[in-house]
Amino acid sequence: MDNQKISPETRLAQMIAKLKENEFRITPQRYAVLRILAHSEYHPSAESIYEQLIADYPTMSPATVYKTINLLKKNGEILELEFSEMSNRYDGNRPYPHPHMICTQCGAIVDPPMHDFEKLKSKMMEETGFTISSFRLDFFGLCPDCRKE
Amino acid sequence: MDNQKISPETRLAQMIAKLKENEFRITPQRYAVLRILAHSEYHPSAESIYEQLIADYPTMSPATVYKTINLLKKNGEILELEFSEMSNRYDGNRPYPHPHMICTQCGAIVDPPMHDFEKLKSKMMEETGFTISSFRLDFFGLCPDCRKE
DNA sequence: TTATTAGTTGATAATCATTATCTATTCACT
DNA sequence: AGTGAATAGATAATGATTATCAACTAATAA
Ligand SMILES: [Mn+2]
Ligand SMILES: [Mn+2]
Ligand SMILES: [Zn+2]
Ligand SMILES: [Zn+2]
Repeated sequence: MDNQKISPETRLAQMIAKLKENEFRITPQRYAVLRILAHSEYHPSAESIYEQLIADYPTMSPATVYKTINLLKKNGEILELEFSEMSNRYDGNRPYPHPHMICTQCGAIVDPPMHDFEKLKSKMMEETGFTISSFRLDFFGLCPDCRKE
Repeated sequence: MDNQKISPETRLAQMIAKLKENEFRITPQRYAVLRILAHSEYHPSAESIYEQLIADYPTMSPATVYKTINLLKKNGEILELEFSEMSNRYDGNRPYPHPHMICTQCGAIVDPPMHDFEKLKSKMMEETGFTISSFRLDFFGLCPDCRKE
């Protein structure tokens, strides 16, 4: 329903607007992290963001990347995919729960077309008595590239 | 389809049989961990298992609990629910992927009735080109108890 | 039975992603 | 320019899990 792709520039503007709205400063470091997130399709880790930035921002520290990610979390502008065996991954483009396809070989994470989970959620709520506020759905397997080998 | 509850005793016997089949020893420590897992409905953490055992087995160490869990993982007899913000949780009764309801207040994790995900999986495979071998589906919300407050 | 060998336990140290702490720097506003 | 709050970055701390290794146990052989 809301799964149409918006441009990285638009998304970047959205994130900046939200931070400004809540009176956070858009520092060069934050801007750089936000730009990476808005342009990423592959759900980067904090370390991956740091590595992309260290060339252009020699003083950038991992702590700042983590802090910016946490700021975006507090402002509802990023979706965190938690993992315990590997680093967490982030989606700055779709900061709401949605399914993911995760390649167990190369670690790629992509967004499949969003399907309707409302029916499933309602059924679960009825049958368990839970109030559902969020969900996490990951499919694990091999991406087309890794499949070839 | 295979979601009918079997007795803890039967489940315990199954796990023991699998380990013996693969020529692992059933030590008192392993037996104790398996028994807890077979009798648990609440998806315990490693620490929780350890705490339940330390009274009866004063020499039990957390390392042994972790080792037994990993042994069960290698033998396909336990499902690990990974978390990064809290300890991993384990289901020794249903060691195959299935959805979970997770209470964000008290940490309870329960198994809802299993629904058919084959259709959903097929659709995802067609549309993304992935080969899906596994999935993870968590619903987050408030359990009936926490809801009352 | 005793010896041999491999498997297992449990204490301890190591790992590693993430967070906390603290100081220097930058920014917003006077 | 001056003042106070926000931020950056270096560094230490955290905590669940894993690695290491010596002591113990069990299975088998001599
Ligand atoms: Mn995504
Ligand atoms: Mn379960
Ligand atoms: Zn792949
Ligand atoms: Zn609860």
